[in-house]
Amino acid sequence: MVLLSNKFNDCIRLRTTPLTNNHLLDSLHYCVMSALDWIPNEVTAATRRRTLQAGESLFHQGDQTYGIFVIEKGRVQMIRHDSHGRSLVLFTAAEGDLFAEAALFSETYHCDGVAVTEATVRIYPRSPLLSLLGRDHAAAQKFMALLAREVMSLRTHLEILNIRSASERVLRHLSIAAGPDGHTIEVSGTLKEMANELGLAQEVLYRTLADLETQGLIERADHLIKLK
Amino acid sequence: MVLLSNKFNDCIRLRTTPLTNNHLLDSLHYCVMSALDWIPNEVTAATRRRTLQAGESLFHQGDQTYGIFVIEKGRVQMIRHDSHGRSLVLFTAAEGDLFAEAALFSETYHCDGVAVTEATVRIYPRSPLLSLLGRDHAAAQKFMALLAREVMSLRTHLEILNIRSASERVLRHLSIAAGPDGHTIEVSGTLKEMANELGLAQEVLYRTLADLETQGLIERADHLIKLK
DNA sequence: TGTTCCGCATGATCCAAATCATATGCGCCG
DNA sequence: CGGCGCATATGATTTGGATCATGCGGAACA
Repeated sequence: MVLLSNKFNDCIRLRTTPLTNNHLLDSLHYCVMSALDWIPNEVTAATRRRTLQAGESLFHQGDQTYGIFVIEKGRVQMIRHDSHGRSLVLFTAAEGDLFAEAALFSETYHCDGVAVTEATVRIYPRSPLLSLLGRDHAAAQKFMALLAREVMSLRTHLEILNIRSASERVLRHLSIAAGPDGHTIEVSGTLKEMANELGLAQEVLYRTLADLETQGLIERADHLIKLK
Repeated sequence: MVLLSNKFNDCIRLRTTPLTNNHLLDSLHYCVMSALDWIPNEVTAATRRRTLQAGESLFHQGDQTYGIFVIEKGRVQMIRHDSHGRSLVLFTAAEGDLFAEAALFSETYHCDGVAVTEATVRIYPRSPLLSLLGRDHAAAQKFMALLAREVMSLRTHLEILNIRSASERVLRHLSIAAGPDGHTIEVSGTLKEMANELGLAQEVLYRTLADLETQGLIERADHLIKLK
């Protein structure tokens, strides 16, 4: 809950700070690049849009699965609660991300979906999507490939979290997050968020980046990091 | 099966290597329960079997993807190497597990597959499987569901690794790994491996389990742990 | 223009997990 | 039989990341 209030503050900030590319594209009436762009029109027509306040729930653990989501604006988290009310963030989805896609093959949601900022999501209702996947081979193929990529990316994330040393963890993350040139990373969002993704306290990330720079292993400029 | 395992383990003592239920079933000419049992015969016919020595590689990072695997015996790991030769275990597959399934939609393997014990795997060659998934809706559905489950289970794993406290991490793992009765866990393999999965040093796991037992939160007997 | 909030940054301290060391019991094998 | 390897276990010590505290600078806003 402490976390939530922080994120809420994040959101206030987000709306007033310079917008990302996706935001910009959106405001220019392009579509948000999304993971489901290949879905044919007759199914897209069945989708709805929903706007959420920061902190509002999209679904709760145990709810009947009614659909999966593409985030059009804002950020939405998967949160699981334990018996003592403590909560744990499983995943944070940002713009263009597919959300709760694995629930498509489950009768119920296995965690809560909660907006951390004011957010807009596109809802792909379950049965039209399932029926599409059941008749359209190409669509099914795409969806499988998407799930497979998800699996690999989750494995990579696991790999990073298994690294003890902060500096090694950061370096590994950087080399994975590097752009096509292999050594330039554009930091989207705040370092705080990056620290969260890496399972590190923000202070540790700041320090580690500073250390790496004095060691000459990286170079930093604004929101760019260069590996060497 | 869980209930029977104790008896079986006792018998197994007489054999040279510890066997699991699946081994036993296999030796009784049942099939190994596997994630791909629903694959129709004409595709199963295209599969091959391969036996690996402990330490032998099934594939290397960068190799052309030639198929995916079901472990019939032994354990196989996905391992990724960094630039300094340090290696990291991404995943350990045990009997009946599907292995490298995500690679089906990738041109190359993204990590090494290495047997940690002597192992037998069934190889499902890539193209027959892909073509099956491209024409058989039911098969595609099953495979998608399987990938979706994988995604959820990986998320759960991530969730566990994000827990700082060793005791909370262990408790969460136990409550997730609990059998259908909700509070009995059968420890397959060694505690050392379990520690590895949990991202803990083995000593810490031993200590934590001992602590939890003295606190009366769990009970232990041989290879069973009971939550309370 | 001052106030506030927040991201970024760094110093000081604490603590829990890693690590090192050591012991025991068991199965395997020469 | 005796020695070796390994899982299990526990004590002692170290260490690195978490946490607390504080400061700086920029952006939003009144």
